[in-house]
Amino acid sequence: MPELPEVETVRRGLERHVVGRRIRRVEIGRERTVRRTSPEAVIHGLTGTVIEAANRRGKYLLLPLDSGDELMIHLRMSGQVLVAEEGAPRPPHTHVVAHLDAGVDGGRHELWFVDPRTFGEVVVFDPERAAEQVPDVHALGLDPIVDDLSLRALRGILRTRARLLKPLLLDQHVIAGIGNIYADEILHAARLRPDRISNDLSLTSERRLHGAIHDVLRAAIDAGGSTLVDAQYVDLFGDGGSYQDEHRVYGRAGERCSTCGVGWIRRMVSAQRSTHFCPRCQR
DNA sequence: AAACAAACCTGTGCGC
DNA sequence: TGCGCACAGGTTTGTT
Repeated sequence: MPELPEVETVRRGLERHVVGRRIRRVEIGRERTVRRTSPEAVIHGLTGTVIEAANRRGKYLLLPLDSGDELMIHLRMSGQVLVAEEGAPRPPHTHVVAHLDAGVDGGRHELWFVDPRTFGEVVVFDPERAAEQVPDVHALGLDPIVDDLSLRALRGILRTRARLLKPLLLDQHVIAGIGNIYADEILHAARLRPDRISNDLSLTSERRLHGAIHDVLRAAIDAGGSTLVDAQYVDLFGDGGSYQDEHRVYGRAGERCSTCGVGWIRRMVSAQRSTHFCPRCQR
């Protein structure tokens, strides 16, 4: 569910409300959430530490601790990170609870990791051994926002091999953070079909794709991300984003294209994912 | 090397 | 109303 703009929104909330706080106590309600290590490793790794920063790389949240370790959180399909008052009733599927010390306002809070589908993960790792302990994080490609993906870098990526654009945009080893919604929205904004071949684009098309990646992700971050009807994605305080109102193709199969006003949005399957595009705008 | 297929889970919406 | 199926924002692993 959450892609770069949603994870970035959560990151900003953590930066503002959680960084600088000490974790007093940790509860693990479901072992699967901490399966990469163990409940003991996460409890021991977090208890008594201060969260020093809130970083993001692709869809991964990375929170350095004053112990020298780092907390990694991945939301996968249905994970949520929420801040609540101490003792507040917990929603179903609350798998990890971190009790924080009092903030500047003296309020006591809990940090919750909630995740119905249990694909999400919470890990404490040693950043010096990231390659072994979190190989997926270590293998991440360029983050369009954090690394300020340049046109030159993107052209290198596109021309190195012949790849379908949709699977290429979804490949976290190449570009980190774009998921199914934003891949479709980016390709529509770039006026390129999802099944175009990456090393067969004109310079004009490459420029459009570069511009679209930045424009769509920036606008989505500014809107606080996309919250679909099931409201699975919400920010730290349970509020949804509004970028779903700006979607031009995602989830709009059968509707007339709002950009050209002529084409009809089609749905196909690419990279085993539901893929939406306007056959008239996108070529 | 890249694309495909299946797997990991739970919840929801739809057709019958 | 109830049942069964399809489908969902992600990533990994194994197979073509």
